[in-house]
Amino acid sequence: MTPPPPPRPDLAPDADLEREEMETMQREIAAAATFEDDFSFDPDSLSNPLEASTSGAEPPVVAGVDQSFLVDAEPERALSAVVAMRAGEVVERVHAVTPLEIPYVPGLLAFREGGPILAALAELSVEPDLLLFDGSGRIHFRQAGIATHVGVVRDVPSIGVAKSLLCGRPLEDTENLPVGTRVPIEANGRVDAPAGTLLGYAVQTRQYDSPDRSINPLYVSPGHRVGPETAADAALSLAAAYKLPEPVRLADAYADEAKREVDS
DNA sequence: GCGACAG
DNA sequence: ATCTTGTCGC
Repeated sequence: MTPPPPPRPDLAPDADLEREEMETMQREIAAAATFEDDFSFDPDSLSNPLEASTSGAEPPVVAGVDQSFLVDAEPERALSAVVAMRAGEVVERVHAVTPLEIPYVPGLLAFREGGPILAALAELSVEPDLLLFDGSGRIHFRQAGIATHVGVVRDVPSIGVAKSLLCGRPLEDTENLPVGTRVPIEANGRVDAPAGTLLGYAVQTRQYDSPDRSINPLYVSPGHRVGPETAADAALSLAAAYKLPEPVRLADAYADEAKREVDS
């Protein structure tokens, strides 16, 4: 057993850094990250929360994180929402509003939304065992997407769940996949990793019955202390009647709900 | 120079 | 991300 890595507040996203410095920090984040399973809870309890709870250990607390934006505010502000669940039930919801420092730049999302997210996580009273983000983890130019960045800073197991692919190459066609299917996403020339490195999976959590239309897969990747297989398993077992895993789907809805309360 | 590009 | 009604299909 390797000792768990320590929290890294020194690697917190700083929007005042130069672009080059941000990229340098992301390489440090990737180096400090663990892209394999390293957590104490039973991963099976994510799909069998009831059975796990009656068999002794407490089911893990899984928190979904998502943002909405107050565009009319001056300056523009971000609202980060966190929904914590345990055994399929919501146990806590918190959010934080902070001014946005920089615009969205592909590959540097954590420097725009990381601050708001850390502020919201600080409001959480329960200790999350696993964090799910709306965005990439290891599927990133420098293997340091927002899920990896925040996971390393807080040293909490994390997973990136993106609705579109930032970089990397699917090893097979990802059109019209059956539910439960996963297609490996490997590093390509645009990724700062050895060619062929397994970055994550395209995961089909939902699909239409008829061949008419089809739902696009989710792009799931390790954030920190979670391996690619477990990340895909978690996304599948946490998705219920919708494509997105419940924690992120509810965080998405809560972010919009809280936004309307704020700007009204 | 051209193309690609999470939210 | 966000601006937004209706509409196609099960």
